[in-house]
Amino acid sequence: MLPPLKPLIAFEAAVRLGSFTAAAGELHVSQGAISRQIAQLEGFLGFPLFHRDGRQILLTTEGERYASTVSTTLQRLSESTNELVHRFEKRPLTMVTSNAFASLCLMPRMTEISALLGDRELKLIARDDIAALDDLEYDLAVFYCRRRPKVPAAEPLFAEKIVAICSRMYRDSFKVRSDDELVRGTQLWCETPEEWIQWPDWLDHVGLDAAENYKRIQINNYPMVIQAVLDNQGVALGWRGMIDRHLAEGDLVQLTPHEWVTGSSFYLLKNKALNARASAKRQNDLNELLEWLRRSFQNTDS
Amino acid sequence: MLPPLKPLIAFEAAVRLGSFTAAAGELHVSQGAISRQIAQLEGFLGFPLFHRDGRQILLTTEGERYASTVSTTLQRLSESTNELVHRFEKRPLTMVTSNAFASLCLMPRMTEISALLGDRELKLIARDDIAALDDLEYDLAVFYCRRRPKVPAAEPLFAEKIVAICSRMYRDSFKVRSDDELVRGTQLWCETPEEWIQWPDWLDHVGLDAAENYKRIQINNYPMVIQAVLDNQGVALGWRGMIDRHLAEGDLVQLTPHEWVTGSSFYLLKNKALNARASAKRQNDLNELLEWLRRSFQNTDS
DNA sequence: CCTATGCATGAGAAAAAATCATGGATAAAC
DNA sequence: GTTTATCCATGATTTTTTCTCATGCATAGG
Repeated sequence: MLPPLKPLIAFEAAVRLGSFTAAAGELHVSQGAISRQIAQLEGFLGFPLFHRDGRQILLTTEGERYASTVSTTLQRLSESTNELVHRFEKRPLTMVTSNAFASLCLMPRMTEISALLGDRELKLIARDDIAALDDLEYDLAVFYCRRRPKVPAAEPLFAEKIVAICSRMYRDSFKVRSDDELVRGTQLWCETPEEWIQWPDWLDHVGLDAAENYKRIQINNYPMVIQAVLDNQGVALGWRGMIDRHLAEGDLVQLTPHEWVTGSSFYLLKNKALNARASAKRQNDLNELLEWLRRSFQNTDS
Repeated sequence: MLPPLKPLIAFEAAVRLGSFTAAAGELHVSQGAISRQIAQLEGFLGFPLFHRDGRQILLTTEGERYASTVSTTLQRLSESTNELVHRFEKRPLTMVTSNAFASLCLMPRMTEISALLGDRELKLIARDDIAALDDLEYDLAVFYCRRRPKVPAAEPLFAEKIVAICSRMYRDSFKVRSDDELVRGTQLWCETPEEWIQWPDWLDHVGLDAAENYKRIQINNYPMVIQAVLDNQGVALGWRGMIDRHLAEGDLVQLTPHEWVTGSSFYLLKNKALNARASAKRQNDLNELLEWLRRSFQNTDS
């Protein structure tokens, strides 16, 4: 037993303003439109809402009752809607990235990101299991993918390029006769549930012998591996893009010229569904973040 | 901050039934219509209400919240509307008539009217001041009008025809030599705030002498005048239509063949505004009452 | 692996709503 | 008391919205 809903808006306005013409003005439609909507509503209800007395309108008894119902209803609906929209609008931009990317790429630049987004809050979720990515929880995600993800809104952020790295001090204190001898120092391995390319794969691909006589330290978390490298614990595989900042600042050095470009990439995954209908402001903030990511990490070659 | 309202109905149904297709079925529209309405609503809100997972839909967190709001709102609106419509629908058919018509024409036939209307209640308001007729209080009115009322929904019920009457017993006990002598018996006059045609007017128009030597009794209410006539108190002016029943039953007799057709009428006033949009059942009841009135009182000539 | 089911979507059809112009009716102003 | 201005109703027409149909894509289940 639902009445036609659009006329309710006209009715509410007409009651509040005491005139069809005024209601028409407020709703930016013609006077005739209001007249017809009210008539439609009355037609459905089966009784007149207004007593038309020539030039003025007056609520009937039933109209009075209904006006209060309608007004309250629309008010509540409006408030609920508004609150929900507002809440969503203010919801932080949520990024899900691998622990490595979060720790090595984002954390050092948090000040920059923060300045970029201004009032907009940012929520960062670091997690290595890409499969656990829930469509509803994130706006953006950055993950290493062996193949291009089927998701249409995925773009490569930077290619996977793997080099051997150690700290400057480690290299300097290491008496070497050749590059390939160097990688026979203490090898830092990253071992996590996800598959990582390991030293043997790398040595094989760049054409170095996979030596036997090395010391090995396993760490289950790539950021900690880097920590260990910085701490002069040995040599490790370095993913370009992840470690560029350390290379640029001279904390870490590339041991050899060898670089394995695997053909895989780190991908930027945009959650289109979640933001397709967001407000312009939110879309804009999101785009700025996207642009910043591209600016900061794309074309990190050579 | 009101959302587009029609999609709310689709949304509520989709949530309740867990499927756009099912909602489409319930609302008798195509599946695509529901899909578009939901999309429109999401577009307005700025966030997705459902999580589309291939073949099934799942409410998002925001969708869940909104669904509860919308459901409650529509429920309340529906109930209020339903209650009001129901109340109006059951409202008694209201007739406003002059005291004379109510007392002399309607009251004696109440059993008949009651049977005619069945469940539908009747409200009868007897009042002589036609100017006090409020558009909102009546469905039908019957009033004597000197001129045809300007109201379009007015039809003549019966013409004003005035004769002289008395009780059979009064006539029989009165030794008369001629008709015009008879009307010189005790004259019963009706004197009310409204203007009534009085004995001198009538005598003048039918061509009888206005005699001086009569006894006069004034009563401020026409039904009471008739009561007095029945009680053998004298002669009175009788309005055809009002007194036909008494004439037919022989309680009263027409004293002389003289009849003054004034050209004025009793009119049936239909409150079109109040019932134009009423339910078919109510309209039907109203029409039956109208028809009954016409059947019973129209063409009451000769 | 194939079929059945469910949602999205482009193009076109159908329906609804708005507009314009006009009329009637009233209140206010001269 | 006539005139003027204001307000609502309404017929005809145009504009806008909405729906439908057909199809595509993705998934679940046999």
